[in-house]
Amino acid sequence: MIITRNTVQREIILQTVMNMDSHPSADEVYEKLKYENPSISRATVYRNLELLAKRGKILHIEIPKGADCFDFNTIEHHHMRCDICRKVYDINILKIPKIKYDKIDSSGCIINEYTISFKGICPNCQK
Amino acid sequence: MIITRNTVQREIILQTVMNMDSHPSADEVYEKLKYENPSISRATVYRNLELLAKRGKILHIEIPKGADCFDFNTIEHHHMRCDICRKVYDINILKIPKIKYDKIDSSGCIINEYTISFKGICPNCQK
DNA sequence: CTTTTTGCAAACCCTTTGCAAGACA
DNA sequence: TGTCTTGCAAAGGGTTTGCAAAAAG
Repeated sequence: MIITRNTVQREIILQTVMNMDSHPSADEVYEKLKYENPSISRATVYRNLELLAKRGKILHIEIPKGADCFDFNTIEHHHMRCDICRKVYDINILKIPKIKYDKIDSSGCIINEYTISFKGICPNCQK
Repeated sequence: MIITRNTVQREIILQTVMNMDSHPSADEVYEKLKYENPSISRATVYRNLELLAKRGKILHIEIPKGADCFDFNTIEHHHMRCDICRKVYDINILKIPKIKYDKIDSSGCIINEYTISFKGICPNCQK
């Protein structure tokens, strides 16, 4: 069990994510909060987003070849990255069946998890 | 239709991938061929691997938060990245059902493709 | 002779790190 | 007080880019 302290910065970072519409990257969170809180450093933002995600307060979304982003909506859902503007969007594909696999693959690998990433074109960039 | 020329470098890069066991990253391909071909530059390797993948000669495997890698085996199969040594392994999970989705999601996004990435621990690192 | 490709080095993006100073419990 | 956490700046990994020179067709 890891003991963590409550810091002002941590709370501000969480609140900032909660108040951002979509799927901000760590840098976007930093850019947003630094106006009100110019003394918070980028490293602190990265560290705390990671920690908040580990605690389940927010979702950490891995973006292939792009900046990872974070989501206050922790209900499992899927994301698409626009190939043009590179932004991340929620998509509404429903009930993707869980992939079934043996925990130990016949290659000898232990498989712990998987992620699915969609790519496409967002409504804006279709115009 | 893109017109491409045949270059010595391109052929050497392809042959190098063909002769490497597993799933070399661009850098690993570069490191390997530079002994025999010290004049080929890293940028040329990156550019050509990309191009060869676009042409379907090799597979480009996207690795979340790691160096992408390439595979001479162009038959569709799945990969796992070891959380410890970070190497990429083929896994033998069979027949993952294709995810069904509408080309146009109800969010308005056009969905073009998706990738699935597995994570776990490789046989070596289990010891 | 035109256009693609190369090699080089620098730039780039995103993220992590070491460390001393500061804050929390 | 002990140890977590911060801010800073620098380093890191992987990849792309601009450009002039070289090669392909």
